Amino acid sequence: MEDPSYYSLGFMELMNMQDFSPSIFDMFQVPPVPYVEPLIQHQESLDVLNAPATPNSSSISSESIGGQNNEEHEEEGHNKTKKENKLKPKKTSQKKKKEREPRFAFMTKSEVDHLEDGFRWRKYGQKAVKNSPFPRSYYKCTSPSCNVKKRVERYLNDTSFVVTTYEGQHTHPTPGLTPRSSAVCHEQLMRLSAPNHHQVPYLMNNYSVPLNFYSHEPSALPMDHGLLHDIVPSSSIVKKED
DNA sequence: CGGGTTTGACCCGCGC
DNA sequence: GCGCGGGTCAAACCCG
Repeated sequence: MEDPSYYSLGFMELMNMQDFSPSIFDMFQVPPVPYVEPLIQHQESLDVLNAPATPNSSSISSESIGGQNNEEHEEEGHNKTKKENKLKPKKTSQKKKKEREPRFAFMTKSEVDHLEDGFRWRKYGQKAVKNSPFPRSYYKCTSPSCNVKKRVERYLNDTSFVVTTYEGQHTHPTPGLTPRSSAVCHEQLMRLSAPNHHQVPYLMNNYSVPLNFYSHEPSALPMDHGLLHDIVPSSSIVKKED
């Protein structure tokens, strides 16, 4: 069932791989998250995992981590009749452009849509994607205090790739790990100058390609080859198509 | 029975 | 203002 392409480099195995460091990003021949930087800024401290509210985080909107809304929101909600409450005026005053949380997208060659990444996710929605026969799935981290979400969809130009977009930061270690091992893993990933989404690379493998989620274009395209070592550096990719 | 998934309705932002 | 598309909610359903 599981797709060997990603399963072969599953999360748990990465845990045991002492040297996945030169891995993925080196193969891209590009910085880990060149396109994400402007949005998420650098938070090289692991502290952000537990204390996301930094002065510099103003531009990255940490509202989710501390509580996406200052109001109810938590599913514990006192919604009596959802039908009625559905009309709740979410936030009428604070119309701010609803800053998005830092996001990180990448694509992975896999037959299965939902890739194991060490975290537990609950699917909360699925929508048909325009111009695509494949639906987009929405997941939330099941950890109570964690507001991380992720979207999973098929890459239009090559449906053998799954596009995974993470939004937010986990406020907890991966359930499948001991705090210690996960911390070690975090540290290694940081040394990779990995994206602040420490959890992301867990499931990135030889078939993974970081995406520029602003344009929904791959930072590095699989092109016809599909293999990463054949991937063109993102720096040479200005526009995928005209 | 509890937790996860499905699915239709609703909300909201954006472009026309 | 309206329609469309993306995102979310939550009841119903499913499954271990």
